[in-house]
Amino acid sequence: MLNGIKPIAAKSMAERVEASLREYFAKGNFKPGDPLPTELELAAALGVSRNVVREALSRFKMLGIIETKKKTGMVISNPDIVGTFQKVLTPEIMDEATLQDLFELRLVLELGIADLLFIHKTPKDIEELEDIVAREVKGDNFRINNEIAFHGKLYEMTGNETMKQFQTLLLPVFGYVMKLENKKYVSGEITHKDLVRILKKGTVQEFKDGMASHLQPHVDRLRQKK
Amino acid sequence: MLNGIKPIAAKSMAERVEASLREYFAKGNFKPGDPLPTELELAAALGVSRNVVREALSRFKMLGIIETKKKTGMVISNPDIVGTFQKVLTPEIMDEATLQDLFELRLVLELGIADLLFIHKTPKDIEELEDIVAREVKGDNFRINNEIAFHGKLYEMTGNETMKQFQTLLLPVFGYVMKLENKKYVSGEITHKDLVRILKKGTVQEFKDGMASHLQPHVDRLRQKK
DNA sequence: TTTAGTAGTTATGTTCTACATTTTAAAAGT
DNA sequence: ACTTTTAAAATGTAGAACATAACTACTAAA
Repeated sequence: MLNGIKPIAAKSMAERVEASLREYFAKGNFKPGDPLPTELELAAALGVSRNVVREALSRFKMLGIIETKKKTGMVISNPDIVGTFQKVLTPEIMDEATLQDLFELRLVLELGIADLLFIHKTPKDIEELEDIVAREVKGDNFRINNEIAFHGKLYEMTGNETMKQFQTLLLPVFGYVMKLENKKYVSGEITHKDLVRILKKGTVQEFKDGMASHLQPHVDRLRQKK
Repeated sequence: MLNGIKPIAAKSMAERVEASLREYFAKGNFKPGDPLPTELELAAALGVSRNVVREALSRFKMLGIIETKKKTGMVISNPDIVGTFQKVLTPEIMDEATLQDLFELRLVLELGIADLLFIHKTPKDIEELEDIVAREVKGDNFRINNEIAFHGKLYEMTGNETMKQFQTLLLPVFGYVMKLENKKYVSGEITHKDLVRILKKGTVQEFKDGMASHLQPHVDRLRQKK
């Protein structure tokens, strides 16, 4: 008969202080540049040692949510989203299931990216893509670096900064999964060159179909795996 | 003529220790569950105080990269990717451009999700979707909660845990953007009900087209905005 | 009057010590 | 052989002390 019994406060002080501060930040309507109380004041207000407060603050510093200068104190700042992501996405540490998840995530992104591309594409973008494809033909095909250059450029073209940064984050994961499963990179019937041609003169729908065909082998592998 | 001049080591000890540990983790080929040296040993090896080590470790704890138990010590574990994202994505702090970026990201995800859905769908999933749609018709249409239930279920169906968590993360952003721009939720010609029907009896291609149509108003808005 | 320099103050950065807490493992007792 | 007790080893927390950097104000020299 232990229903309803829950641990009082299983979490560590640092964790609780982190939560408190997060709430404090949210409710305080802070803008970047706004000053914060000193460590000592926070410690006193929260009833914990300065040490614990510093551990919590250290976390926010890592996320780029606060910045510190001696004597001046601490101020709120803009969090570094991508930098933070990079810190978590260490392929060496993640288990295979998570890597697989991220691989699928990347696949989904590329399958759905067509509309954004056609909204934002410029002649200059097309030129760059053509350059990339030209280099591919000269060198050896299907190399992972070509993949990175080509698909990376696509993400960049979306004009969406977050998505672009996302791509750079997902790249190592992509390579990792490829290395694990196939030892080499595969491509569908539609090549990069074809995709560029469609992007230049074709329609959105044609590009969607083209990209689907290009990525088909990967999707097929998922289907088999299931 | 100050080119090439850079600060010697502006970073704090905690930051440097964090970097060292990250390198140590990467090179050590650690798998989840592998034990780590004690705080004292790390402090000694790095030549810093235990306090600094603890601040760095605290950061890894927040990211879910390490877990600690008393006496047992610390072990490597699977980083909590989405949880970390949530910690950085405090809407109060994000600027509007980032919110817009995330909105587009969500759009792209849903436009590219079709293949995964058809790979993983089960009769039970379809039933649940039909239930959700049925409740929609009874209540008022186009409510944001219906959107959440419906699209959320789609993410869940992918069988991709990371993607599913991503959805819950992106939801508030979606609502935020909606509130900012339209004050109400809009839908294309294809309704949720139509989508469920296609998912049940149609083809992947039909579903792709259907989803594109369903989300068309949003894509159009992006096009205008540009 | 302006400038340079100097001292003092304050908040973060770092170290050290001590003790609490929890959990494992050994030791002791039945 | 089994249970209980005790000890240890690791993290968790606290507090004090000093180092360091940066801002302030005052002072002295040009």
